[in-house]
Amino acid sequence: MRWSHYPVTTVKEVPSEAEVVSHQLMLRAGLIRRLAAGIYTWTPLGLRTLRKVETIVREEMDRAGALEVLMPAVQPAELWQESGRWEKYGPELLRLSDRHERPFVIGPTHEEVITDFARRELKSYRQLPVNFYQIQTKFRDEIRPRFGVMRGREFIMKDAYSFHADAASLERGYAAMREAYVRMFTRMGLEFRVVRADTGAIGGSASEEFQVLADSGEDAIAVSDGADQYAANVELAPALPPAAPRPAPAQALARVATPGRRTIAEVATFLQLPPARLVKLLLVEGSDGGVVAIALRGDHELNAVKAQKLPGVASPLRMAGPDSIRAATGVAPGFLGPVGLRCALYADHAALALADFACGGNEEDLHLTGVNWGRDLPAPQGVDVRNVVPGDPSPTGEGRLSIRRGIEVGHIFQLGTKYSEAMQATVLDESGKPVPMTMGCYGIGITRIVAAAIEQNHDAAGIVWPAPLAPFQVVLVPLNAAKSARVRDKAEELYAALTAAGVEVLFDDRDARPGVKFADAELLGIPHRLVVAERGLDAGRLEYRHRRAAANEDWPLDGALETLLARVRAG
RNA sequence: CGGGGCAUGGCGCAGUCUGGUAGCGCAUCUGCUUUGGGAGCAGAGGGUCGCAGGUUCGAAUCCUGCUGCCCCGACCA
Repeated sequence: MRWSHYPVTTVKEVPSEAEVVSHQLMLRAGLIRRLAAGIYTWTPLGLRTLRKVETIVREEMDRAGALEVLMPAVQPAELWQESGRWEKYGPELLRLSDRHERPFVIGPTHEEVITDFARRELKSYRQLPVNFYQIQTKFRDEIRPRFGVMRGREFIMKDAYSFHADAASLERGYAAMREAYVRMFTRMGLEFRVVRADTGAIGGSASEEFQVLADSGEDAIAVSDGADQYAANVELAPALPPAAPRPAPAQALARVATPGRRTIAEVATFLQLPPARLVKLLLVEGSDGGVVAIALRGDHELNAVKAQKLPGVASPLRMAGPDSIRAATGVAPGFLGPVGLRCALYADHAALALADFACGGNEEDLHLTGVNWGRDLPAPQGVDVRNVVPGDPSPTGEGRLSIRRGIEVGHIFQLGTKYSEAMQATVLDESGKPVPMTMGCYGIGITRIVAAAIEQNHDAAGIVWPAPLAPFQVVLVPLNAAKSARVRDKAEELYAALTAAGVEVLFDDRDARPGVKFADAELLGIPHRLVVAERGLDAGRLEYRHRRAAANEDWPLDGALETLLARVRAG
């Protein structure tokens, strides 16, 4: 491709709308252009990378035996009413009407359509298992689109759905998909982890996420250094109860005036105790309209996913407002404590393991010290409701956890019969009886992968593409070609030879100064750069540099083409 | 949806408080010079100042309403 006829417009200044580095670089390098909030056009350059991601995904899905289909983006509302999600999905589901006032949706996902397809196509257990997938545009009317294509409203997703005669077959199909996913992300050159995950709104039983590791990731994941490589989303990673039994009380209960000290940090400083010696009390809305109290160690955070699964707690989790807190305890947030509390109370295991702790006194400007469960108040039920923290033991018993940030690029679920039962997607089993098919579903955010790859692979100069995702493999940079026929001829010759060899070359034939060309080549992140200049030609040399390398290499003209081809093939 | 902010050539911004003929940098186009790390000089084009209404002799600027976008919190590939 000749740059002079390729519409790549790079930008020096960071667009003000872009917050994260991948979004900034995608705009600066001209990969995407915004049309509306969370809705983007992919430029010719950006589309090249997007297609590479798609191709790898498609190849690995095909290799795993999945069958590609293409389902409509616009779907009739009846299907969603049948599954019950017309009501449940909420405002994220974009609804519209056709000219006959018939309700439709723009598909945020395709469980309904695929299940409808499957129940029409599949009649016998003999046809199972089967796995259908598509690579297609979805629309989710996100409350807050963010970070460019990382969290767009319209995005491209690979979604796959497998149908099985029984749970054992589902397990095998799930394992095959897991393996295919590992191959895909490995091929893309991304550093990722497979983590256990909450099933969320999709439902079902087992579920794992594929997280690309990046410090800017929205998800926190707990990774064990144990031999079993346990990894889980912090949302669901279990925190084990402390192994040591609770110490015996050593202090007397005392009332301490703590005027104006509301936060854990303020109280800990005032009492000269570490936050881990404090118990904080959080009130959440109960499922019966009242409130439920949860006691946590001062240095721990409440885990919403765990909390909303507790009996009596409203799901989704909602924190109690100041009014209901006052109504339940008679005091404002900041001085709440478990002693003398009248509402339902849970305590996190770690809080329950404390002796002689400090907590709020349920009176304005009052805290208690030397508090002990069982002596000063009845010990409540111990539960796991906190986020794991670095240093916690792995739930498998092997090793310790550290916390890393990740970007969720894939998610696989064992759905079971949730949709097939709701929509009567049955096949006849060996005895001729209709049974609901057992399902799995497997998603990959194609557009998000592009952003995640940049988030993980960039430097001060711009994008540093992993070779399999780069829009071009080689950028060919003649310097001052306008003045030098030698440079021009040599560059043209190399361009023709590389193209003939099947290499994707971006030929920077613009009449621009060297600094501009170098800066643009680095911003675009093309792995291999070959410079043709008078200076080198005089010495019979070409200059090569890999995007990740710190310095140039000087190559003899003779054999330079072969050397470059070898480097390109090596990635 | 709640809270905060912004809206002025393609991009980044000043001008708004204190009303008086719309400006700067980058980008684009032309010419000359320059050519190993985002060049210099000279010139050119491009903006109903988000939309609608109002106040005023006069509105980018003041008032009212609307729309769009961005950022912070509960959701997800």
